[in-house]
Amino acid sequence: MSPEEPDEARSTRPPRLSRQRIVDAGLASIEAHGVDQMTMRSLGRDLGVEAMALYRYVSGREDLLEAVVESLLDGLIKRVEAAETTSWQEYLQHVAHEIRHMALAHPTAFPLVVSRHPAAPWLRPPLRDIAMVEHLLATLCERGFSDDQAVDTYKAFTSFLVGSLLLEVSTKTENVAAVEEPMNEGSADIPEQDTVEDVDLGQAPHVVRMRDRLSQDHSEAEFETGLESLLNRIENTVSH
Amino acid sequence: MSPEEPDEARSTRPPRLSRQRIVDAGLASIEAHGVDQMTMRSLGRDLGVEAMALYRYVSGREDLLEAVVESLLDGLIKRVEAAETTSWQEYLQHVAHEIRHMALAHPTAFPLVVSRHPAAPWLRPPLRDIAMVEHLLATLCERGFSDDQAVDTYKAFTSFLVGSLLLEVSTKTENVAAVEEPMNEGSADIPEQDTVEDVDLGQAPHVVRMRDRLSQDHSEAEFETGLESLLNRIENTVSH
DNA sequence: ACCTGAACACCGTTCAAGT
DNA sequence: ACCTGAACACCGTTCAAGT
Repeated sequence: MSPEEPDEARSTRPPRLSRQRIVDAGLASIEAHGVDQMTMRSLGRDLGVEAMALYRYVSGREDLLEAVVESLLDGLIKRVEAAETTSWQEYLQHVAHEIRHMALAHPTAFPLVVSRHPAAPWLRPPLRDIAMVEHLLATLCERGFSDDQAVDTYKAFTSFLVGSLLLEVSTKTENVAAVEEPMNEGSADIPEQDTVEDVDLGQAPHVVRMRDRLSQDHSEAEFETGLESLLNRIENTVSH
Repeated sequence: MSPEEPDEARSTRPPRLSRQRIVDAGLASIEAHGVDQMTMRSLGRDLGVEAMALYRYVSGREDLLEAVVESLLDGLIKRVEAAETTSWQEYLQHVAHEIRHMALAHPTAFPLVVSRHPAAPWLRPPLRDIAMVEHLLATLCERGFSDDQAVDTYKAFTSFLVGSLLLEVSTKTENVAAVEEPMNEGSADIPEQDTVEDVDLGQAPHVVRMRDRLSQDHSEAEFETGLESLLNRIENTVSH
């Protein structure tokens, strides 16, 4: 915190614009207020600059969102390599946990990783960059997978990750950009109904009885169980 | 096609506005040009009316999108009941196939079913309305599931559907609203590179070798395999 | 070199006014 | 009752102009 620092750490007037700073601010804004609220103009405001200045570093809003998605996958390969896993099971488990960690750290941005079209049609979210796919396929082949088995595993693995994690983060964000309830212009003698809770629930005794259970969060255990089941299934096809 | 018809089937000037007609036109527009292009103003144009007229029938764009999602699940319960399945395996299989059919019929709209926040936090896409969840839980309990087992099955089943179908329709839409490639202002002596194909691919020998395999579509078989595996897994926990 | 001001072509939405 | 015109407060994006 020496005053000699080129006002790098000053919060009043940030140092200078750069693609990295814009992407970081974009991600922060998304997590704070939701994707829709992350606007070129609001992002400019966050960075103490007019919106038009951003176009020196990103070619548009779409490019920025793409860069945010890429930044979420940044460093994944390095961390996976550092783990030095010895079996393919251990390898896939490590990748799965890394991705889950990322998703939980950025629950609002994670759906972008899934829903934005990857660069090539054969890339599957959330493992949607070539380097990561290469690493995964190479590792599986090293461990004795045939090409077909490696590709099938890539597809099943990505489907599992998307299904588990998208629904898990969905319960965790719930509504980052709060939605106002619009008044329904119905007759005034019907009393307010807070949400769905009282509306259809009379016709749904099982839902009522299991509502607590439905709300309970066992997502970690479910993730682990599903992952093990997937690995077992792969194991059976690979040693048939 | 008798001229006595109250110009119901005329294409030149459609009969009258109604919520149903708006929702149908909205879905059609989404499938034709993508969600972003489905704008209140363009939808008015499609219906031969000013955008402001729509607000008599939908409270806003969000309400319209919500109604489109609901319309996609319409009739699902009735069709499932009509099938009169005898085992819970057959039941879940039938539901799964119905949902897959819907997803493939509306590949551009299906991501909305997944990504929009359901009415209650314990509802999980794509089985996101109470009546459907009630039906599923009731059926499983009839077949001998405990409450816990029914809820666990609901969660695993929805995760499976989301993961499989979201990635399947993703490969099938690819870019409904075509994205223009922005010129990169780099030096002119570097020749054009069509897409990712040539960029990083030098460093990715496994990807190159398996590229055809990665592009091949076996989604139906993968869906069936994954579904059977899931049912087996449930079967094991239910008869432990 | 880096940022700004002004402008353009869009949005969603409200509301008084028309028929 | 049903739709329209005009208006408001926003967007993303371009481009000449400032420093």
